[in-house]
Amino acid sequence: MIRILVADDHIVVRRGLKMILLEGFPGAHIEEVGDAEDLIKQVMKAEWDVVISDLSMPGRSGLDALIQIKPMRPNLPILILSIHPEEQYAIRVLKAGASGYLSKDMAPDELVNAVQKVMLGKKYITPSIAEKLASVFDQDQTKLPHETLSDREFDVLKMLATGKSVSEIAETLFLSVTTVSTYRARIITKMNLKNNAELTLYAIENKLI
Amino acid sequence: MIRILVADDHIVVRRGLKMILLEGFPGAHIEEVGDAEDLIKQVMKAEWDVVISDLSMPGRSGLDALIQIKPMRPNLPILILSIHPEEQYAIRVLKAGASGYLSKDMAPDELVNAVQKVMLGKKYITPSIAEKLASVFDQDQTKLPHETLSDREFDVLKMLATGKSVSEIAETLFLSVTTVSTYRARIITKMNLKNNAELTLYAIENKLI
DNA sequence: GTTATCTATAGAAATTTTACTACTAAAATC
DNA sequence: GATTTTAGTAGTAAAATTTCTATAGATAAC
Repeated sequence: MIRILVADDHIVVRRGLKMILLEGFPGAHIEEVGDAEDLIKQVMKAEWDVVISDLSMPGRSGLDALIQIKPMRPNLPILILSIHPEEQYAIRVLKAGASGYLSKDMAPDELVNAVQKVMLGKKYITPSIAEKLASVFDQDQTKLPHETLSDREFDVLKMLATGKSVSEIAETLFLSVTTVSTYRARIITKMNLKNNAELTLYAIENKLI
Repeated sequence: MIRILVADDHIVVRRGLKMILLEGFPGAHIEEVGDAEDLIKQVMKAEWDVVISDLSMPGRSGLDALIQIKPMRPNLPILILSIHPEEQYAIRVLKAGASGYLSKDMAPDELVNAVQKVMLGKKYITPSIAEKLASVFDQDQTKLPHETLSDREFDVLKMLATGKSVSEIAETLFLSVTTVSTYRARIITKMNLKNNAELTLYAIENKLI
C-alpha cells in the first residue's frame, strides 16, 4: 500500500491533494502535516513512499525541510509544490534534491503521474522546466542580477521586497537579526541596489513578488 | 439540499474546498469552476445557495465576477477567498457586495460557519476585518488616500517612495529626523499602509512618482 | 467665539538596523 | 592537492529609526 505524506500550511490545499491522490491511488495511506517542523518529524518517525510538500510554509520553508531530509532519507522521493509558476524556484529546488517541481495549478492527472514516476526513482520534469534547465547550460553570461543570489539571499530578497523588516524576517527564519542584515547587505551589493525601495521596485519589475 | 458553487483556478484548492464543504454539509450539491468566465456562466444558468470564489484568477478576477454577478443576483451570497491575509482587499471586496472574505488558511470549521451565516443573508466578518472596517468610516470616503495628506506629508511620501531614507529627507528639508519620522508615521496611518514597501507600491500604482 | 482637531515641528528614550568583522564548511579554481 | 571564493551564520558597537509626548499656531466645528 502506498504511503504518501502531504505537507502544506493551507488545510484547503491539503484536503485537495488528499482527494486527488485518493482518486489516483485508491486505498493509499495519506497523512497531512501543516509545517516544515512536523514534516521533518513525520519523515523521521515513519516510512513513506513519497513526500509532497509546499514550498512556502510559515517558519522553515519546504526547501529547508528538503535540505534537511535529503541526507537522512536519500531515497525518499520528494515532490515540491508551489504557487509560483515554475520559473524562479524550479532549478533551485531540483538542485537541492527534489524529485520534481509542480505548480499548484497542475491537472490532477499530472500530480498522479508525477507521483508514479518519482516512486520509481526517476525525476519528474515538466517541459517548461526542461527548457529552463537546458538554458542554464547555455550561458551564464545572461544571468539576471537576482539569479546570482544564494537560496537564503533570495528568500530574504522576496521578504524585504514585500515590506518585511529585518527582524520580522529573522523571526520567521529563526535566524539572528544580524544574519539577515548581512544577507540584505550582500543582496544589495550583488544586485547593485541602494536600498529597500529599489529592491521592491526591482522585485516588482521582475515579477518576483 | 444545499447547492454550492466553488470557483478557483487551482484544482487542488477546489477539491480541498469540496471535501471540507461535504464534511460540513453532507449531501450538498457542489460544483466547481476554474475561472471567472465559467463562474458567471454557471451563476446565470442555475440556482445556487452560495458561491465561494477565489479572488485572483487568470483573466477576469473574482472581484470582476462579483461586480458582474451582484446586480443580476442580488440575493445570492458570495464568499470571497484569498491568499492575501485580509488586509488590502477585504474592504474593497465587501464594498463590491461580497458577503464575506476569508483567507485561504482559515480552519475548515470557519468556512462551514461562514457558509451557514451568509446563507441566512448575514455578512461574515472576521474580527480583524471588523477593525479595519471601523477605521474606514472615520475617513473621508470620497478622497483618495493620498489626498488626505498635508503638503509636508505628501512631500515626504514621494521621497520615501523613491527610496530616500528618513534621515536623507530630514537633511534635504532641513528638519529633524524625528519630524520626518513623525510624518512617515502619519502617512502610514492615514493611508492605511503597513510599511515602506506598500508605500512604494501605492505611489507607483497611483503614478505619484 | 470657544473648543476640538490638524499641522508643523522636535526631544528623550526605546528599538531596530547597519557596518564591520569573523568563523566554518563547502565549492570552485588553480 | 592547495588555495581562493562563496554561503551561512553571528557578535559588538555604532547609526538610524520609531515611539511617545509635547507645543504653538492654524483651521474647522459647533
